[in-house]
Amino acid sequence: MFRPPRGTRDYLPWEMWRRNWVIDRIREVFEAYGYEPLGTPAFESWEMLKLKSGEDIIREIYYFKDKSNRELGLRFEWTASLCRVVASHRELPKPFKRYAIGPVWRYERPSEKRLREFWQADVDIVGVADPIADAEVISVAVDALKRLGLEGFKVRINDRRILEAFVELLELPRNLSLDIFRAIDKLNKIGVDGVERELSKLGIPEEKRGKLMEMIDVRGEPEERLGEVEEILKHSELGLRGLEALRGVVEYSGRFGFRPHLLLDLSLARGLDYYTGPVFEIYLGDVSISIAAGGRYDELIQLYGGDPTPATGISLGVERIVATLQELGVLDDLRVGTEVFVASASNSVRDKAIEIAQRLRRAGISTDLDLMGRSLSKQLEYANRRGFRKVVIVGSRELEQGGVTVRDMETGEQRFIPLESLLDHLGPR
RNA sequence: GCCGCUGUGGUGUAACGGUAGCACAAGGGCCUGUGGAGCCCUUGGACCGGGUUCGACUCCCGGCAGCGGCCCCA
Repeated sequence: MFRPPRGTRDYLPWEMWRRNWVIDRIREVFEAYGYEPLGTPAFESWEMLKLKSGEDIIREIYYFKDKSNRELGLRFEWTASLCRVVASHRELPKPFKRYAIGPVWRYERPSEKRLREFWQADVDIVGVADPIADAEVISVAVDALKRLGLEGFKVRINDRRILEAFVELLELPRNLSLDIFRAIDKLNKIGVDGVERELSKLGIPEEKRGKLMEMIDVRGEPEERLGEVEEILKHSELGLRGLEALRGVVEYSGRFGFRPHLLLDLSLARGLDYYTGPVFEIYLGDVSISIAAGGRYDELIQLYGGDPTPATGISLGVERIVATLQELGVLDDLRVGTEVFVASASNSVRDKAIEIAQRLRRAGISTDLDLMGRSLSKQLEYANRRGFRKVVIVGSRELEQGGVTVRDMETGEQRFIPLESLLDHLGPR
């Protein structure tokens, strides 16, 4: 028997209905905020994909050659393709707000919360340097999660420039800053001692390690904590700019309405190399697994050959969100699946059953009918197991009176319905 | 990519170096005009390849896949 390749999986209908429901809600929120869909290919040129990435990411890109020996790779997130499009379509009005929802691929070790093929739902704003854009993309993500019925999540924020300022102030080697950031980023996962160990592996002397740990160990209500940070950063222009951006995000968060979810965390770094300003990450409970993350990348579009253009964005991890919703039971009562089942009481009325099913279908009512020639009790058993809410029983007795029996599968209640009012009775969804 | 643990019908499991059993699911019957229960029948299995052995699902090796850790990340 064949199995899906490593790190991929099948989604059977019961799960796919729920998944699609989640994706539809996310898309609704994206569109409610005025983001527009943009379509880009699943595979891009290898050159383009690796342009902005460090070694670690490049290693995780699915790479292949086509029959003409072109070097290609599967997209591992949405940002590269967006930058390519923006760089080559200067006519796009600014701000350019686009969304994209679909699979991305990463060659890494799979586990339950990490697949090699997974969906990202991504929004980005291109052309706005002000933190209002960062605040808005956070707000979209927050509202999408709320729309799905999630509540107790937190949005951790930081600014890359603050971390860079720390490196600067402590006179740590600049070429190590990404490695240092990654080490810092693990604080929540491996603790202070763990991070210190990582830093010492990088050759950071003990005294500086201690100072750095102190600097990044700021976590909590943004308003309260930002003051403390200013004191540390007062001699760093870069750091102060980061601080100002964060202040902006915090301020706008009140207006956008996600202030209660906001948490300043100076140990948040995010792995991706290209962030230049605010970075953010949304998680729920388990701190090591984020369900959404993003940040500002003001230098990326020019890297792809476009005009220098500020940009910021956020990605939601669809599988992780679905898994979370399932764990919380949010999806249990979801009404999904086909609405109506048309059952035939006998073979002689089958043609009539087809006719009725077609009428319902053309009226937009999702309708199934018996294709197996089963007995009525088998049809009802089937309809019950499949979760149909209404069964239309077509039988010669009712047809003689010009109608059918409609059975409510939840209550068991049955009513005779004249054919001409069947559509009204079942109604559109 | 590295290290560790695991791999029995579709799913969940049992026993055993010598005939692979159970439950659920699926299809059917009891029941050709009424579902959720019950009883009965049917279909269907040792991840793959090699080795040890009279004999391997069982032991050994390799691959593949899953899980956990590292790395990285939604």
